[in-house]
Amino acid sequence: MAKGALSAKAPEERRELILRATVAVVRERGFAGTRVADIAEAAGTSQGLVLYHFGSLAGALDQALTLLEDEFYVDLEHDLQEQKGPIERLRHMAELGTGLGPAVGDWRLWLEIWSRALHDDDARETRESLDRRWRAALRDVIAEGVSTGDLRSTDVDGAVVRLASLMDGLAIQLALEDPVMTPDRFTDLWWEAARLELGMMTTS
Amino acid sequence: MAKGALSAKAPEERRELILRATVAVVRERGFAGTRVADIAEAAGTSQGLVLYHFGSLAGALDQALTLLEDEFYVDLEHDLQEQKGPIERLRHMAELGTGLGPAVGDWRLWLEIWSRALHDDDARETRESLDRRWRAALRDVIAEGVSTGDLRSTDVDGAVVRLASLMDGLAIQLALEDPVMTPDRFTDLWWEAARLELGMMTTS
DNA sequence: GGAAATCCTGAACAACCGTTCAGGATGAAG
DNA sequence: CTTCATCCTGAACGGTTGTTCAGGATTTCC
Repeated sequence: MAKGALSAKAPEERRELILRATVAVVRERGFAGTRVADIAEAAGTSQGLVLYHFGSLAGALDQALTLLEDEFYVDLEHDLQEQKGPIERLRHMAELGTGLGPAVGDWRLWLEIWSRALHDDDARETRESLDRRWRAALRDVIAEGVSTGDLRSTDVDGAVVRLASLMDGLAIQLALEDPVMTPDRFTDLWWEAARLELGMMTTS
Repeated sequence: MAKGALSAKAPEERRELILRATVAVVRERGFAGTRVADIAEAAGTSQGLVLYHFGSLAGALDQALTLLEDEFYVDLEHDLQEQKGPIERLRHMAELGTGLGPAVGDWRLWLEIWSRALHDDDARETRESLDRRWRAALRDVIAEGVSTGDLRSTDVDGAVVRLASLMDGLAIQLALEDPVMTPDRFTDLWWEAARLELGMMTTS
């Protein structure tokens, strides 16, 4: 009972365990600073196993990114569908900065993904599709609000891109802990921008 | 006439040459992908000289970042002071995305700086002070516009942070070449947001 | 013009890291 | 129980990279 320290009873679980460990390491050290040894240690396995399952370090990072993408979107969809009307959903989006969503609000990871996307085509496409889905969700909420008369907009496309981009920009200050930004201020600033864009009445 | 291939006649110029080469390499490969050998090759010198002047690779990167910070700000100030009134200056800011400013509009470098700031305290402070100056310039323009009556705002502080953050967010799409973004659209989107925030009349 | 400080090079060193590999352990199939 | 494919490990290999260093070239200072 010496070798094969951790039984091979559930290779599928083992794969996911390694991917989650990879995400944890990336969160801490960044994509560029993540080593195979770090992943193995965080997952409690050997370096060899990481390479056995994913072929290379780049493979492990790519798979981890894919896992992240799925979870980001699942989290967002799930959270949004809990809200009743368009105003409530919009408000919920404004509160993403407060760390409610388990994965969506992990802004440091977003910065990592952006910089990786600069030099890795796979990461670029992953980010792009993720942003497309995020903007589509925002567009749906706004379109619904316009149709119910709760919101007003003469340029829905423009409003969507502006509000989505504003959230990214605010997220940078939050991730880098700029003194001008706090989670509450993040929410307030974005909510005020949404009011300006979408003709909402005074704060409820 | 064999050794000392490049004469030591101007060590100060040589330092700057190396720093500019460093910036060029970072622009292409990113902070994490920049090697001492790359810098030496780009500068046309030896690896040893890079280390001689800056002590370490990290030292060279830090100094290059400082050089960038200075140039960013000098460029911005210079460009802005060429404009007559607050509206013109604001418009000029909106056009930063079109690549007019020689260094300011280099959005890929911004993404690099942000991700480096996540894991390097020096880079974090450099970015923070740079952002502070950039927001101060924006605030001055808005304050001037409000005082002359060209602009209206009930919340100058909020408008400044929102418009500065929006520019960062739009810059991300531009740097990553997202299909929804072009330099012209960047300008249009930010300009429209400024109009919404600052109560400007119809497009001139 | 000579000595000392500075500038610069190319090679060598040492550490790090991704990947490979031979083989042991485990679970499934027959 | 035997056999075979799969899962897993730990050590070793090879390439890359930051840094050091001895010494040559150049400039500065007297």
